[in-house]
Amino acid sequence: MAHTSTEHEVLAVVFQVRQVQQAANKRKASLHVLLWQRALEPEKEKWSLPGGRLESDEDLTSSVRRQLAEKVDLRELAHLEQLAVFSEPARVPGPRTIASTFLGLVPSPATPELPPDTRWHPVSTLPPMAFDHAPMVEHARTRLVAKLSYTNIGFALAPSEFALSTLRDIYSSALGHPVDATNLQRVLERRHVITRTGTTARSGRSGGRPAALYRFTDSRYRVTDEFAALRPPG
Amino acid sequence: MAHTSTEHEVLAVVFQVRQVQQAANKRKASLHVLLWQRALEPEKEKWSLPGGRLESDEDLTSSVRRQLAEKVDLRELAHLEQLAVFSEPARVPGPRTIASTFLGLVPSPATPELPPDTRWHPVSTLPPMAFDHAPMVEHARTRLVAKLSYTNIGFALAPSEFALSTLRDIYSSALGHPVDATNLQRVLERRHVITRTGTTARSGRSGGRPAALYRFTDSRYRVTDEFAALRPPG
DNA sequence: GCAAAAGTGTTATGATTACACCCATGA
DNA sequence: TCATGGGTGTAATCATAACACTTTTGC
Repeated sequence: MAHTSTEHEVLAVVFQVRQVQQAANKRKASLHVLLWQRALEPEKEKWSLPGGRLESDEDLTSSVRRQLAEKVDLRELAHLEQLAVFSEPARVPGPRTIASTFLGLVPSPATPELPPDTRWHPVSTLPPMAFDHAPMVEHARTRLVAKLSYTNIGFALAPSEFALSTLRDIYSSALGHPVDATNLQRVLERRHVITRTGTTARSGRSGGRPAALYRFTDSRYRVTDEFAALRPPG
Repeated sequence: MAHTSTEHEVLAVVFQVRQVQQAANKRKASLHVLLWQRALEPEKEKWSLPGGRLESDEDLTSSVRRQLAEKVDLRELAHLEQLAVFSEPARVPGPRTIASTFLGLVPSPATPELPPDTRWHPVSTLPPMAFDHAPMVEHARTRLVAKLSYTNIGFALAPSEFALSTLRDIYSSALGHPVDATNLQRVLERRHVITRTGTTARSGRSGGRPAALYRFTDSRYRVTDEFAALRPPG
């Protein structure tokens, strides 16, 4: 029987909604993924998901946490969840390696320090990706979009306190379509996903009514409404 | 570094909706899962999911198919899909073993021949289960329920042609709550998930209008409505 | 006062559940 | 003709999207 060694690796798709300088004084939020650029063959110069080999005394989740902590400062990781397994025998050169992918989320204002080979990339314009890492990002994004509808997973992308317009930008970037702040508020309040703090933000340089601040009621992953759906407009 | 060998196994949660003799002449459909009883330690006498060790030249899906074919005659498997990975280091005794679980579905009328140690069990009353196999069944059931709402996955549980009342029984058993045949028809027809064959069944011994026959439009897994939901009554 | 941003109220839409009523068949 | 199961039509419910309008601030 052909039972030679099989390696097992974990790979994390870590997302964050980040502000991007558009024009002179226009900033726009968009969903980014954390990638590092390979310095060596194989797939030199291409971009990879963070992760690495699973050790024998750790489960998958511990392994991802360890590897993310090694490569990047990701103590700010607010959510980590197992996704699919990629098991095609020839998916990477060398010994046969099975990959378990994870979805990781970093809250919006956090700016963890990154090693020089590591960078945030907008998911809408991915650089050349190593191996089968591109479909992994795609898959993770699909799961994130689905879960934003029926869970409180937004807590892991948002600041601890936020105005509704901020939350709208986060949801809209992650979902990939415009979101109405008004309706978002009512949907999330009805489900007790967000709560008013009672305080308000100060209004910006150009005036405007000060925004009420909210926080997520739970900062632990929870299914809030099994059948909910945030639909795109139109 | 503690990189001793790590085994990898695949385990399949195979479901089928089966008729069960209730009272004298009452039959009731309910969701069953395929299990085999362990003859040896560890966990002797307890019931296990079918599966086994992953070989180095196969991907996970091929491995499940092979192992199911070895243990039980499951050429009738209409759907097979990867679920979660269970990776706790001590989840089974002996060498560290990671388990990838699969969801398998067998259409309703099929009655594949089973080895003597293997049997269908109602998911509502599981026997004593080996290792961590009970939560695996639970997880698979949750996924099945979710997917019945927004995909055409019912095709893998239903006969090739069926009356709507039959389909209602299948959905209702799998979902775990009553389903209205009338509404099921309209929901699935609107999405073009099922199609009328044009033929009708003969009415039963106690009369009744002959039922129109339907079939699933596609017999390949497909997401039919991203945002759909079959809700329980009440 | 005016522009800008936030928040409220209300309506429209669409999918799904609920249910009363009509239809076709066998004994 | 009656019981039995099948099918149609229609109303009720509910969640969400859409949008006009009011409120509060800075300049």
